[in-house]
Amino acid sequence: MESHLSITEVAAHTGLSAHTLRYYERAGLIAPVARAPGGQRRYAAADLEWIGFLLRLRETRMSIGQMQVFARLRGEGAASTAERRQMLETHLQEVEASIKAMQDAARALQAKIEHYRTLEASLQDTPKKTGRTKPCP
Amino acid sequence: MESHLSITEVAAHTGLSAHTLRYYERAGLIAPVARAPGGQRRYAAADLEWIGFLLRLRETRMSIGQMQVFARLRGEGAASTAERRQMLETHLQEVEASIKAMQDAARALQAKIEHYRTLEASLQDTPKKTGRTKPCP
DNA sequence: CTAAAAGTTTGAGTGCACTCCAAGTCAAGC
DNA sequence: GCTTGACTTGGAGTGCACTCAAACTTTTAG
Repeated sequence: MESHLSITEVAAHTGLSAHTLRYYERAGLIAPVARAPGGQRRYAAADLEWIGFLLRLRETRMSIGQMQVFARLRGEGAASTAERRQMLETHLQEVEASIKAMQDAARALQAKIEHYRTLEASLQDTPKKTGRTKPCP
Repeated sequence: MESHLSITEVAAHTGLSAHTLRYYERAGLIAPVARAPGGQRRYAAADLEWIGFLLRLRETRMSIGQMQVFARLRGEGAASTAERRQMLETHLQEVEASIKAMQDAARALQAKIEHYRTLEASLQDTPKKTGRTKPCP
């Protein structure tokens, strides 16, 4: 069930641009992809799986530099399992802290929105208390 | 209870660098700050509050460009309340989507970590099932 | 067979969010 | 008064993560 997808197909499938796929390969995030006789890239299922994982790392804001380290470790095979696990554990802790920070901030934004809502209500619905819309004499 | 903090004090208090505080002011994120007779910045409590809010926006990855728009609206006063609320609502939706995406990704990372753990256990503790550590004849 | 579309490479360019530099001014301690 | 450190400005520089350009080759449709 080998996929043999072209770069545009993989781009469409992953949401990355063909440019970015080549860039990732050049940067060592993706190991050299198999080629068709004419030299064009043919992505296998395993490549797609790995790219999917890279996207998880990217979604959680891992830097390209860190991903390069991780990809290199992966290339070293089973011997680097512990190191890779440690990297992920460290990263995951940062991610969880970051999620908490975003949640806190989101709550603050929500509060601000509520504040604006009550403000709008008192300005538009019933300009009585703060009646500063100059409808007087 | 006016604060009158120097730029270094505000930097220490907010975690932003003095460079960044000036940059934010130049960019229009922060309205021109009051000055001491000699020309040095003196931040008031209201400035700190606003900077705190900017940090919430930054934590939730609002771009500087968007913050500039928001800050400009704020400068227009109460008339822009509805527009500001709409901006925040739109932003908050994106933030919540982004949080969900990060949570999903974090779960995937957690699964990967577990996978590595079982892998390590079967490689180190009991090389029986997959005994590929060449201890044979 | 030909034309258009899609692929290849290296290297350069872009946009963002800072971050620093140089040259000068101001404030505080001795 | 003098030195040291904090502050000022405009503009230049940095690092990141792409993104594109140019020149070329290969594949595909008619």
